Amino acid sequence: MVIEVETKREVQSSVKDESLIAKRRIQMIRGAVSLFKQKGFHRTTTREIAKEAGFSIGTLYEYIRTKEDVLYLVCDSIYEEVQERLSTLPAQAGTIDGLESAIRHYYLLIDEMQDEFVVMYQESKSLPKDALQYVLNKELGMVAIFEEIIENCRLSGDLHIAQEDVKLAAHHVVVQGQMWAFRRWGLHKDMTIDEFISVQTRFLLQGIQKNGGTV
Amino acid sequence: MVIEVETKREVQSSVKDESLIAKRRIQMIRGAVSLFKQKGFHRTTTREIAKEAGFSIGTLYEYIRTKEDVLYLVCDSIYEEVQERLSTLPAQAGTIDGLESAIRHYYLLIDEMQDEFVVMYQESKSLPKDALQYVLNKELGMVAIFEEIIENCRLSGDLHIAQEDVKLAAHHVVVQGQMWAFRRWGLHKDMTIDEFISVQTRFLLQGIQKNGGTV
Amino acid sequence: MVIEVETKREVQSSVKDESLIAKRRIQMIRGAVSLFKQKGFHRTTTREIAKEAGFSIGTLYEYIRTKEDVLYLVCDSIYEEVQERLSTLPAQAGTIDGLESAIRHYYLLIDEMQDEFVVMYQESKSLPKDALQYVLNKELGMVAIFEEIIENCRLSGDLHIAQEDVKLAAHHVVVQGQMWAFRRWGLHKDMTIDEFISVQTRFLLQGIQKNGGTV
Amino acid sequence: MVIEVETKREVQSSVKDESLIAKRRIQMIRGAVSLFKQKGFHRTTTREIAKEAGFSIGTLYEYIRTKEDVLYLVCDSIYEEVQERLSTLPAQAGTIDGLESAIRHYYLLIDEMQDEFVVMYQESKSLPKDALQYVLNKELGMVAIFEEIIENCRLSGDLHIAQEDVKLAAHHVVVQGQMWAFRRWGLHKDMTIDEFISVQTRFLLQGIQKNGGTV
DNA sequence: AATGAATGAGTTTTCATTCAT
DNA sequence: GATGAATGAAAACTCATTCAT
Repeated sequence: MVIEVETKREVQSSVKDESLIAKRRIQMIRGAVSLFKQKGFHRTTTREIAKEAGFSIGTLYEYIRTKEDVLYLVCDSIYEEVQERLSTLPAQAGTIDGLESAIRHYYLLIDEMQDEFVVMYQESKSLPKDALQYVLNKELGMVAIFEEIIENCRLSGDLHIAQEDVKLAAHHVVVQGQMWAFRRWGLHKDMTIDEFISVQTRFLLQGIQKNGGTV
Repeated sequence: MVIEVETKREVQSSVKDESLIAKRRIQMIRGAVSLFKQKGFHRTTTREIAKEAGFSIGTLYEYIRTKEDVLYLVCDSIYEEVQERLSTLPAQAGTIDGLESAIRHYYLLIDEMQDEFVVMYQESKSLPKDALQYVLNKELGMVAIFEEIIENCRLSGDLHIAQEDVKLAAHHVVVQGQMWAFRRWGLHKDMTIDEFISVQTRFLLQGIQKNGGTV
Repeated sequence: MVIEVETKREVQSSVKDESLIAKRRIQMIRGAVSLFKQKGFHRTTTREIAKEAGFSIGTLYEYIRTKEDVLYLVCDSIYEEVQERLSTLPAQAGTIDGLESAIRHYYLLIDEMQDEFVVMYQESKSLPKDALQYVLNKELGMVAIFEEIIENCRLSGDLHIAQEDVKLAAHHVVVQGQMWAFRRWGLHKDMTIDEFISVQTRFLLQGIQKNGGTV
Repeated sequence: MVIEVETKREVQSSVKDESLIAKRRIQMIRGAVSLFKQKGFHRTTTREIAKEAGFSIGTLYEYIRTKEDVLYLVCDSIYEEVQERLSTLPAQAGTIDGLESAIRHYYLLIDEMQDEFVVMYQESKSLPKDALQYVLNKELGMVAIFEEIIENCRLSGDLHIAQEDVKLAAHHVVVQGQMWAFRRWGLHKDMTIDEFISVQTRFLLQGIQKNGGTV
């Protein structure tokens, strides 16, 4: 299954040197995430972003065109990193072990990038229409990854699940991951990420199983 | 189990007549929800809120002190309504049927109040510290309701679940409900609220069951 | 002949009291003309306009929406005044005396409102498309006034002029008037407005006469 | 009559090679005229000028010191060209034919260089004091050319005109020329440049004639 | 109680100019 | 001589909040 993603939105820059653009944008994104985390997108000023990134306001605007571009770059870079890191998964296609491993990797990733995830989910609504669409597509891409893995388990017979429940199960996995990022205030005092992973996996695998036997 | 809620924040008003305050605030909240839904808290101006509510900007400020007060009133009124409506549940304490009924009621409620829920979750981060705390406590109150129901099922023996998993299960219920409000773009085209309720309930009850037997 | 002018462009104001709008706009226009005169439209800031008008920047923007609105109001008010003052002319239709009187009034008016005229002609190019169109139409309206007067003289037989030259003659009158405003640096040291009027009138009346006799 | 022109303003350049300076400035002026024509001086950025000229912003500033220098160079080059082209006129001094020929040449020139003329008249007000003075002097130089021609006709007896009207007549010629450039929107649909020249000449020669007889 | 005009701090964005390479 | 990245002062415009009526 090929995960097709909308054509990438280009953020215009008046600087030509591509490697410089990449470097400056990394600075910019790092600074922006840190600020958005603290105060949210709207309460953060472009001047603050520039300062945090280590250059002047004028320079900031050499690399973007609007403040919303910064938000887009932040969201995009997060998905980029997530997808890159998930793509290295050993694709033990069609086995429960493979599914468990994917979930584990995904949740560990979220745990590491909690701030980024929270920022992205909280603020992406402020993106302009087209950018928002692009980001939602990336999100669907995430769901699709798990959809595929689960579907393979179903086909291989490792997992007893109705075909029509596969999509929901995939959403389930993704949303539970978000829950870990979003509900730290409610969850982290009661369990570690490892406990969370193990309980979630158990929940999922049991919950998922099609009611076939004696249960 | 006692659900302890932070002392309610009072929103100051320079008007004395309490029933007038109540009336104006209802107008205000209705208008604000509708606007926040469309444009978010930050993109909505106080002038717009006043207009939508049907009075002047001057009058608006007779009933609140800051724009954030409006957001607080919105969030508070949503929880108020949710709790009021959940409190009417027949408390078939300790039975699976009671749990299922509670979940059903909760999810139907969310389906009805989708916009309000989304607004609240998206914007509550913009509340000032103390108001945010109050709202988070309300949220914990929601979780506690389900925690209590599940715990009762556990105690009655209707549900095989480890005690340490009860809290997570309660979070689970609440978060899955939010998922329905938040992920319309990904879910509603694939299922109805009734299907969602039934699948979620099955997932939950199976997932929850302590691994005891043959499964 | 009816001089039809494009529908007036409305400048939006968030203030409701019409008489207050009128009053504030007069202050604003007065201040703006004085500043545009000194530094031109682009070099004048909105803050300066507000200050010169005697109120704050915020108040300025209660009465306009963009800086260009100020320029439009300036241009519009000038034409308004010119047309009002020209409309009081005794309409000695069809006589040379009537034409001379009209020219005299027009040129005296320009002499009085030199600054306004210069501002208008120098800056109107900065108006947005539709506003520019409206102003150009007003200008054509000015030309049309003289076109009508001259045509009447032609019809009455008081003036020997080819029909096809009437329009040019009218432009001529108007442009010569502008010349007085624009070329002060070249003209005012050499003649008074009265001398200018008398010479221009003579020029025009002689130049205009259809080549009929011995000249 | 000697036409005295203010000392030419030097525009500083950090480049030494004079022929290179000349070449770059031609590129620059060509680009700038084209841009000023479309958007005016203030709405044109130095970056755009550099780009249109075919080199980088850094290079632009090797050949000028401020943006206003560009405007000055533009205005100066226009007058330079006009004067050069008028200087080739056969100086049939003192004859009506010579005057007519000069007018014809001048108006044809304006017709050809309409854009340049409009730019110059619209934007020269943005020049710094001293540069503006220099340009106004150039303009007076233009007037002086016609003043001299007319005066010669007067002296030769070919033209009956009061001495004190000579200067105004010269302004007249120049201003009518500007009218052709400025009022295209009002004039060009009604006549060709040839018709314009012929009517203007007739107007002028008749209007100019001193009131000697019965007329 | 209700109104809405007034305020000005604060925000995004632009752009002439410089200077290290 | 040429380049273009960096700078930051300055500009237009917004909007929460106040207060006289």
